[in-house]
Amino acid sequence: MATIQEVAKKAGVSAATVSRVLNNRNSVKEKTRMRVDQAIRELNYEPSVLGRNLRNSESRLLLVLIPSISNPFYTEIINGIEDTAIGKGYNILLCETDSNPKREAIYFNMVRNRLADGIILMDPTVNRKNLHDLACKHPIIQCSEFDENGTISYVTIDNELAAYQAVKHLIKIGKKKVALINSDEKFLYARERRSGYEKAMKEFGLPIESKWIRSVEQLGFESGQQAMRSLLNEADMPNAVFAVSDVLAIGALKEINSIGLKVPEDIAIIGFDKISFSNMTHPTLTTIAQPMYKMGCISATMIIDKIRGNDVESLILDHELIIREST
Amino acid sequence: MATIQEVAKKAGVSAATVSRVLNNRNSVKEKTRMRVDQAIRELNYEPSVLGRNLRNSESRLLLVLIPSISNPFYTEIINGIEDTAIGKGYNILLCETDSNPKREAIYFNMVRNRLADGIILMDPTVNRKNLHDLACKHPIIQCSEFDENGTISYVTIDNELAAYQAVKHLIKIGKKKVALINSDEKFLYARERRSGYEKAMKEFGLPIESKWIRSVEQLGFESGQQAMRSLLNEADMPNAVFAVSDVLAIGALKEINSIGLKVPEDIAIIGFDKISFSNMTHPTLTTIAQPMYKMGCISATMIIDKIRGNDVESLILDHELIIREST
DNA sequence: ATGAAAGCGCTAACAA
DNA sequence: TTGTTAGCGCTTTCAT
Repeated sequence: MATIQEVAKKAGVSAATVSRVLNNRNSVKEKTRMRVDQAIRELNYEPSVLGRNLRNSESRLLLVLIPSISNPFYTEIINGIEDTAIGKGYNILLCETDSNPKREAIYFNMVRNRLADGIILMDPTVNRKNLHDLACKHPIIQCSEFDENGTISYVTIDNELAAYQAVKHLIKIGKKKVALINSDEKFLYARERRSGYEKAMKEFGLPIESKWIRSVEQLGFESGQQAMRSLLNEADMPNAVFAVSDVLAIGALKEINSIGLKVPEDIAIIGFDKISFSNMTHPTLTTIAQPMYKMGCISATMIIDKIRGNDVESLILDHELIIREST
Repeated sequence: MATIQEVAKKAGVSAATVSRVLNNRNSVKEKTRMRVDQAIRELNYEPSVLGRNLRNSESRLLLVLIPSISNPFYTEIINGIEDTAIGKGYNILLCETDSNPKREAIYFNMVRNRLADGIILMDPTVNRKNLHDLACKHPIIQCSEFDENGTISYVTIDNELAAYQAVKHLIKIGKKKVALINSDEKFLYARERRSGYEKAMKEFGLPIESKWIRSVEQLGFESGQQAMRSLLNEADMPNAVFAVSDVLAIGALKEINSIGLKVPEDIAIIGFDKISFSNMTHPTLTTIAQPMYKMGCISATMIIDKIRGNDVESLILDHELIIREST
């Protein structure tokens, strides 16, 4: 790569003038500008982000931290983020953290080092102190997950209400023995959705039985299958399942199908997220739709606003119950 | 963030000595090292990647370019890349390009600017010149896709052979009317798999009928459904389908199920990739397994080798036919 | 309108 | 063993 010096030399001006041309300062004579532009083209010059950042502290790069890329839930959000960010002149770097504080720290430091201008965080809060230390000095917003007691702006949905409505729907179609397949409760959404589940059960005078509640560590189909297998082994089997993620619900569905029970007649099932695969199963899956693309767009808008020094308000978006064949 | 100067001041040494401590140079007295470490901790100091890169031209960051994160095919590869790279002290930045040359160019420039040390490219070759210009001066390797006429090292599988075996398997179970649901032929793998399909058909004296060949633009379930719907509308319907991706095969399967035909009795179907979903469908999907995790590990090893200045050889890995219920 | 010079944070060469 | 100095590529005063 050519440097600004070489361009300057070729154009017969100083580096300062080249810099002015690059940054569209208007104090450059048209003729000089032309010569510089010419030299830039001839040398195929690209300004070094490194040198520029070191001076300016701006990279126009955004970090998006997700626990795992294999969860289809994140893909739509990321599409929203990308479309919006690119439209505003920012680029996206996706960072998979595995919810590992060490890996998270590395990416946090990229912002401290001005390698990136801000972070959209979708991880659960693993290290509050580290997170808030960063948030004090650098732009960060949370998407989907957030820290209940913190001051960091976020965009999310009302998980408790959504879960409540899901379970209520199962009860309304006549199912009284509703099981819950939950995620790891390190996730706020998992705690909130359990709470919604309990609220609905209580409201209809149904008992909250720990024998009908499972918590999984991994968010894969296999986890859903395993959880369901274990539920089916209970002497007193549930006749409905609320799974906090479509992926889990699909695994559960597979397990129910494979032992010959009918969905929804024997066991009804409802998922969460409305991932595209949820419409490919047999029967198709009832689920809660989150406005994922919109969440992504809003996250991007929020973080860029914050980078520009504006205040941003947290937002809670609407969800929707999508009734399909599995209930 | 504290700077190296502040640490030096606090420890009562020069910046150079701090730098030596940071980089584990052994020419530092134990006592001095302790004082410096102490100061680093007290100030919560983190070295600036920016300053370091500018000096060293090393970032220990790897760029992974993929067309789309929503394709589960890439997730296992990325897991392999991450595990290997992190083990060797490198971090990963995921870049979604949409196969858009402009977005690709932005990420290419990050390497030119030394913001990242190298690129693992999974995109199809959209701009050969740009790609080879970059490859001349910077470490890059290709994974899965590669440029047939280029000099860039790659790791992939024998797509033509795999497709040939898939189609042969369909023919062997008595299906003579084999349809092909292919991807956009801008992808090399799509061209190779079509070629394998044709080879198998020819070998068994079967006609290659364009009415049984579909090409989709998007790699979603819906594309598979649409392609299948269109195939089912043919007066002379196929009795087997080879889809070049599990995602497409799953969409096709859904479509066949939904009009009441039986798989595999009426129509057999085989996919490609062995994504985790492919085992959740009803019936489960016969598919070709690629060693995706291994491909990721090898890609990472190759690019790091290349960064270190070593020569690396291209590699073609083995695949495997996984026979399940859909055939 | 333009150039010279300083400095962002860091490391390597050289000196002591 | 440690410090001094120069310089990576860029932008921004301050002069001219």
